[in-house]
Amino acid sequence: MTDKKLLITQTALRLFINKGIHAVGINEIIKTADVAKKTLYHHFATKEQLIIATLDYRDMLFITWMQAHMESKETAHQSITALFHALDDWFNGRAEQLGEFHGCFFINASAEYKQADCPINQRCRAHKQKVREIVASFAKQITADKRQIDFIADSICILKEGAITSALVQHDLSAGVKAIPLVEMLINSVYQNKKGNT
Amino acid sequence: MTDKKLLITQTALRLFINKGIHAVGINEIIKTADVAKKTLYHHFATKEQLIIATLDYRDMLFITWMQAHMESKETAHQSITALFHALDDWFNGRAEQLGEFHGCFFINASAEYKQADCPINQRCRAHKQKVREIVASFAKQITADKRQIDFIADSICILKEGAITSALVQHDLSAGVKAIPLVEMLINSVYQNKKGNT
DNA sequence: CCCAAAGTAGACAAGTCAGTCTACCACTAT
DNA sequence: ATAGTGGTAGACTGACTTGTCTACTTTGGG
Repeated sequence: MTDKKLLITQTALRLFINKGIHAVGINEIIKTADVAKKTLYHHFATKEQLIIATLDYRDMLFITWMQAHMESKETAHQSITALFHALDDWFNGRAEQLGEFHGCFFINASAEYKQADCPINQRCRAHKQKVREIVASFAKQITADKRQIDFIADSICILKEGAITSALVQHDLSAGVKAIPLVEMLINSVYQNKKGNT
Repeated sequence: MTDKKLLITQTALRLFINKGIHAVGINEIIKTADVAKKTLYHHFATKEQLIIATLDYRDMLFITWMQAHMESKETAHQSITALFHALDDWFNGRAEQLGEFHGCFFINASAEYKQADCPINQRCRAHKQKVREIVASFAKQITADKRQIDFIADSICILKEGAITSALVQHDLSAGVKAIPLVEMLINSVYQNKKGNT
């Protein structure tokens, strides 16, 4: 990745996040990044290819950020709770790596590109699958029951998407911490279930 | 509302839902609705006014649908659970009034129009506020504690948005029913809290 | 009956869109 | 030294964007 290619990707990502994808044109991107149009088209064949590059870049940023906040906790329970404290940081502008909060880039991209066979939509789906797998890896430390692991992963993903969406649409910046009591109930219920089965 | 005005609103709404707002032009709308361009601009001064009309129309449809599925249940608990069964119907194409599922129109519109002072964004926020108030009206039948009412309303909204978003992005059409165990835990915890306080 | 409102088709203006291309410059590795 | 790569500015194409306008027809209520 050349300096210019990275600069274009980062600039496009920031503009897409701030204004939406359709709302940002190639001319605005090159003007903001202060590069020639030929340079952009030297690195990216089409606008769609650039969008995909921004999705891949954001995926890398987000997954790194998420793992950094969940790892090295004493228990898996704490790791999962930490995710929602991290969301709270993000919503309230305390997540430097992710920048200002304008909703989840992948949810927003899915809203603009809905066709299931569209590569943009597929990247969004793949990102959410990655997130789910990280949550599931912590769930495995809580229970060995596969159905319970799926239950935790699905539930946490629903709570995470719900908090992000509420923060975006309702402008409820405390949605991250509001989800935590539900997370606690969920994890406790899985522990209760283990006790009942032994 | 004239026949033509309604026809244009319904056609625009369907196209916006299927393809996204920015992705649909005026020319496509008038061609699909089979009306003259002058007719559209006779009823709507700008595209933005038309978008707002589709948001208002969808708000009316959704709130009516939601209330129809929640009312006339034996308990408020059942009404709230019924909301998530209704979501399951919607995701899986069994909600005629709402049409094919392409995510929540208000979430998607917020993703495309993020400026807080933009009238489109404000309508989306107002719609979610309406939904929250309906949930809160049922929560009031469960507890008199205002903090618990807020807790139920906020939690149910997070679960609802999370289920809708998971269904859209991850293509998880069972997200509605997956949220139900969390709903049950939530309501039960409020009942437990009442017992403890009496 | 008659007038105003609502409708028709479609040309048109002014701007923006993605993407191509020319002509030129700077650097670097063989 | 020279070929290849990556860079510059910006003109240009052709299609599409919202919105206006002319000229005409239909329709329904006082």
